[in-house]
Amino acid sequence: MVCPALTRCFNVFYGLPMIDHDSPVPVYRQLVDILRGQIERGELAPDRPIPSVAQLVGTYGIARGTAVKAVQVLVRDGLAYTVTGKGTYVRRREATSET
Amino acid sequence: MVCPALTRCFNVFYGLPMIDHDSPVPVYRQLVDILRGQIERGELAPDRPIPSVAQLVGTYGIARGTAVKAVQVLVRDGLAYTVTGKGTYVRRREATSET
Amino acid sequence: MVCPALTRCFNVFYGLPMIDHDSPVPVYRQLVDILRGQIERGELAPDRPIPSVAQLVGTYGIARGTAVKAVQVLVRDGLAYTVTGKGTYVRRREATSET
Amino acid sequence: MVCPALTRCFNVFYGLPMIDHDSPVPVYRQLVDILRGQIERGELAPDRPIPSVAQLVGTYGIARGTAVKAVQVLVRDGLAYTVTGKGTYVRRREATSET
DNA sequence: GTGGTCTAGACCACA
DNA sequence: GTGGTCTAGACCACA
Repeated sequence: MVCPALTRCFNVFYGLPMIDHDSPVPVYRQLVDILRGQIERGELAPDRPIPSVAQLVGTYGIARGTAVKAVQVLVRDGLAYTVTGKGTYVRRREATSET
Repeated sequence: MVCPALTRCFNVFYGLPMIDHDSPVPVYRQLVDILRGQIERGELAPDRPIPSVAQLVGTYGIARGTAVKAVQVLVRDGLAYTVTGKGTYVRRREATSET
Repeated sequence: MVCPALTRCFNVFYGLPMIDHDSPVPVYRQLVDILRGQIERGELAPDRPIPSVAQLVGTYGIARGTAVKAVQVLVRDGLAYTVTGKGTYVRRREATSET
Repeated sequence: MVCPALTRCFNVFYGLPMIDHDSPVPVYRQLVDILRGQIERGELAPDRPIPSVAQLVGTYGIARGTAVKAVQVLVRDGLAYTVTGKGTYVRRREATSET
């Protein structure tokens, strides 16, 4: 692959992860949904880092606090875990779903 | 051209605004020059927001202090102004340039 | 006097800085006068923070816009300055007053 | 009782609810603990409003966002509920504790 | 580098 | 009036 920025751009272009500032859905909620989708589809794999707060800010053009809030929701919902000073990672799904 | 995001991406891809960490020119200086260029070419239009410090950190992969320094230089040089709670904006050029 | 909080409370109790909603003087003007008085008497010292807008709202039971207006007047009049991410502070008096 | 402000001041004076900005415990956490204590001791009664965000800001001298965060934690923990445009109230304790 | 908390203030819907 | 979200940036501990 030639260029990660280009790749990301195509993703943007094809409309997958975009923030709509005019939506009634809060921005941090939209970001939670985007990340949750990437985790569920396996684009963000278990025990691999999710984008850092700084990257989310750069990618989606949002305020830092908003990105932090979204990540905290993921952690609170058990989809990710934070390692102090290192980053936030995708939580391994429990094999114990009540299916 | 269909998509501004794509356009911007190609710019990135073709190397226009990139930081060279091996250059003797300090990184914050390089960033100032990039932003000043975007302002002068009108890519960042008067009274429109410039990227936030956090966004610059994510976009260019630089340290926070470096981005802060660059933005401070822009404000000091009268190229941008900050509105608390809103953002940092490109200053309208005075029509009184000594042309 | 043992406790600054107690002291301040007595001031409040004894009616020094109070807003009179029935006065013909606009509320924001009254607030400006209160704050200006506190600054001039040194109760709010140079380079020390003044109460935030939200705090003034809670303390005086006034509308947000009213508190904002009062603070803006103080800043415009050169009695205070705002540092983003830190607070709004009392401006040091120039030693050059036309005494 | 003569004066609510005085009353509150005595509370402050006798050290019950104070915020320690130098504590390693985050300010919003300290505020959660203060309010939780007042609820558990019945000082804030079921279906009665807790102090508004503006009041908390004025009383404790903290930023608005910090007060909002504390209140949201109370709501998330099931100790309070919010009525849009009205305020936040103490939740009636379930009689169904698993004691 | 990382996330977390804090400061300020602006804008919003709802009542 | 109420709480909620958003903007900005500052400072911190940890690695």
